[in-house]
Amino acid sequence: MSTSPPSPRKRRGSGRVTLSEVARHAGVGAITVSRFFNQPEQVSGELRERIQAAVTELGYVPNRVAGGLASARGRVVGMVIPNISGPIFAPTIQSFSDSLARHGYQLLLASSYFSEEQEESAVRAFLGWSPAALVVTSHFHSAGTEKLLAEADIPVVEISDYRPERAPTQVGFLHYEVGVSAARYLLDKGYRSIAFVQNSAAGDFSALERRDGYAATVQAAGLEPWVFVPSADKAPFEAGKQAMEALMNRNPRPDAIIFANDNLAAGGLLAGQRAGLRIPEDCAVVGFGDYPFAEMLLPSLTTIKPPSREIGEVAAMRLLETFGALPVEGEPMRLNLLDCQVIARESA
Amino acid sequence: MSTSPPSPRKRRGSGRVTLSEVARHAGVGAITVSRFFNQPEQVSGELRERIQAAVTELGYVPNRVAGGLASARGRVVGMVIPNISGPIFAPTIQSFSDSLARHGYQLLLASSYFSEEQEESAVRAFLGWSPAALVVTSHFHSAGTEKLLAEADIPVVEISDYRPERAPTQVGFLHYEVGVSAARYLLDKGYRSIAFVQNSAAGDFSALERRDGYAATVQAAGLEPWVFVPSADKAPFEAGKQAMEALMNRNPRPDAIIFANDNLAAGGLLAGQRAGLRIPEDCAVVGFGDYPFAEMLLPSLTTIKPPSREIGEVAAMRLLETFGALPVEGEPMRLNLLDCQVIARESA
DNA sequence: TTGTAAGCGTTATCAC
DNA sequence: GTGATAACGCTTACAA
Repeated sequence: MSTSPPSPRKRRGSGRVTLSEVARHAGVGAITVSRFFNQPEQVSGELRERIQAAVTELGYVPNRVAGGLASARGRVVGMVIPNISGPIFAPTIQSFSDSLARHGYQLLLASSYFSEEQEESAVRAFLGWSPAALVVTSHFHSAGTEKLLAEADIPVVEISDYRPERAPTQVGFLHYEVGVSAARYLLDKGYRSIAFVQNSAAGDFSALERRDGYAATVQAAGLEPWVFVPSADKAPFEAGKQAMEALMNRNPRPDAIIFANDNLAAGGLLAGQRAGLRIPEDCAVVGFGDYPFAEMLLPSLTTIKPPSREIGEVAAMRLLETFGALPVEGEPMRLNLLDCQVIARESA
Repeated sequence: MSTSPPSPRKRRGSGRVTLSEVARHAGVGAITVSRFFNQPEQVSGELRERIQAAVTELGYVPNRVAGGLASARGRVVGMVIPNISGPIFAPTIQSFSDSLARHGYQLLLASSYFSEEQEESAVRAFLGWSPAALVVTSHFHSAGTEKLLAEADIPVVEISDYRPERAPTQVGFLHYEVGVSAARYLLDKGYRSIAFVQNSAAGDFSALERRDGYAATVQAAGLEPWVFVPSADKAPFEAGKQAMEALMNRNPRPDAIIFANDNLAAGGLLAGQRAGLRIPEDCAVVGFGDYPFAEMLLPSLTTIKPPSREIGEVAAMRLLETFGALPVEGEPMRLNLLDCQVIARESA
């Protein structure tokens, strides 16, 4: 009476309500409760009600870890992105996460800072969670990452870049076309002396493709490409200022400038303004990214808007299709080329 | 000879290399390989080498799902945040994720859009993954969420808000003090007629606390608080314009305006500029948030910078301490009050 | 320091 | 449509 019996539990245990407890409570087998969650249509109406009641009463939360172990595939998707807080990728993450969550999948997130090594380490860590799929950025990975991805035998999506010749599902746009669009927009407006300001940050290969698109378009119009390269050590905003100051002192000077991104363009805009330049009359300015501040500048910034949000949505959609959570119309779509949009404002 | 033996595997299997295979390869027991990863100091040097060789050769990736099930606690941390892509939270997520990753923990992320319902659903989903800890935003949760958190029996951190009276670990700052700082900054500069422009978005309770801090400070200086409330339907940028236009038509008009956030302030700045107002001579402007564009405006925007990045770092640090991954100096720290910083630029 | 045995909570398999 | 049973790959408990 006084001696409390030794705890019968031989080991640990999360202390949480389990599937079996729900089953006992509802007077059914454990597997039926499992089906109730995963293939409800295979459970009769009567049992469904009893199970639902037990679930609610006990406050049961399915253990995804156990489920993942048993089925060798969990309801998580890993995403490795260069950085989380940048204006380009943040909307992608947001929409991707939301789309997944709507269908019961969770997002595992890590950033690579454009380092192949960090990317590989993130991919390796994610694989330990038996993810249902993996999302990586761009097509440039270390050999180790490629090997891990190939051996993982799960759907892989590459976003924010577009290389039709590569095997994984692709969701993205063509940076080259961004350069083409920007140049064409200015040519159509009658500008004839169009310069391009490169990104000061090394390793931004996408920006180089935009430059190439610009150069080809200008050349096709019988004009000379004119590329300005800022000092490598400058922050984008400062680099933009430097570029604008330098270009305005040339003779002749350009009548329009395409900046590799909106940060550079903002610096250019400000430098021009401080120098008493009228924009766009004296010199038009076009950026890339449609960062949130683009409409807040004076003059507001004409820029090219990448389909950031759309990329996340489409990537999620393709994956959910392969999971069977979303119906597939016709053939599964491996290549998803999305459009960028010229946002015409005051600066050009 | 011609009949291939039936697959001996009775069931599925991820096909991946397992701990036991590594153990067999290294000629040790499985548990020793487990220790090699979790308490390497308990494994002799010789075995360590053999195990390391086997791990490398086989390309073993630990199965976190199995580990999580066995230990009832996984190396993931769930974070629920109002939105991923906003300028305030993005740096927090970034630094939190990075800090965790450095110690082998992964981030599960979901957004709530300020909806208690969505928050609860995210917390419930995360609990299914046996997270090592959970991070939620602010102190305002549904009863269901509170119950889930209480019963989960894992460390919980509330960020971006600071309510010393609440039980969970807190990491954040005081919005009230932001209002105080802004008002004091302007008072010190000699401004005497200081208005405050509220956020147009309903439900931004933090902004109201900033307003209260402003009001109390101005009042303590013997001046009259002056609060402008923009139309509720306007986007922040437009609401800022509206506020500036309205206030400049008053007689007398304010000589300084504190905006509830930088988006509003940017709108105000632009409206003032278009109206030919000299800023800060005719009217000073202060914002909140130090959004990336603040330094790109003309005049550049004086604002208060919240410790977004620091919040993520400190939250991660506190959790890693409780996990034992980080040494604790003295008492575990439950309350972490961080400072905001006045970023003095041209507009005030 | 190392190993053996058991079990974590779920789902795949197969039988009814 | 429903259930019994055996994995899934790892870690805790305990023993040597």
